[in-house]
Amino acid sequence: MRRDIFQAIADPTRRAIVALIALQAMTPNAIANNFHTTRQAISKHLRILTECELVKQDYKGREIYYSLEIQKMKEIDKWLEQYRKIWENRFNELDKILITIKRKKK
Amino acid sequence: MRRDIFQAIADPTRRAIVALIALQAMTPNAIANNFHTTRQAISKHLRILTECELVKQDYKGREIYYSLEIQKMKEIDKWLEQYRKIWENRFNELDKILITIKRKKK
DNA sequence: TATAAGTGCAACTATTCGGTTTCGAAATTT
DNA sequence: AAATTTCGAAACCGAATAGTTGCACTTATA
Repeated sequence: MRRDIFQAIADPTRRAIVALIALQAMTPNAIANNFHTTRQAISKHLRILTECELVKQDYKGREIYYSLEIQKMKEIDKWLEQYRKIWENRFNELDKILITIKRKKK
Repeated sequence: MRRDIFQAIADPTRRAIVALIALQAMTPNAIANNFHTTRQAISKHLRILTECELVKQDYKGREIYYSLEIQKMKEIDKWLEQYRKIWENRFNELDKILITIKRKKK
């Protein structure tokens, strides 16, 4: 069973769940109320998100509150870092060209 | 056919392809040489990457060079932005606590 | 204590996905 | 012109996935 964060966020429903619980913890029922699907389907998504540690559970009596493990999101940011360098370089090169054009106009 | 960038980078082989062609354009054969799979399988991945515009094609005779559309990567960065704000806030709050502890020590 | 509410888990189904094999088209080389 | 190279597309297969339904467990409430 392959469970990594990239696979977890590939599903649009899971991205919506992540956005929903980013700021406040929610129970599966409360989350499911925001979607046109069953609670069990949401439960499955929550399981996947929990398995890759993107989401954590807090037991309160018979309710389970799910909340985002924001630290895990940094992994995506870390992966993106290598590409950020590339697009920033391209931007700088474009910048140089624009400066050269400006100079020529003077 | 659902083709978005998040689904595109969900597959580890596709992430590897992206990393491979990030700095230099490559042909399908050249790319496939880096993996333990057939050229056709790589070709399928390239098709998915092309369909979601993460990769572009340049025809040179009978060869097709694939290269990364670095601009598209910014979409992930943009999506990540809302969460970056959250983890930076958490960090700042931690910072405040640390400063408070330091003051008490004095 | 009996009932209701909140939840996870297993079984099942339809669909999607990653991969291989086979084929044909287009460009290059001999 | 014939053979070779580079490549995409279609057909097919096994595995994974998202969803539904049904059920059992735990906790709260009447």
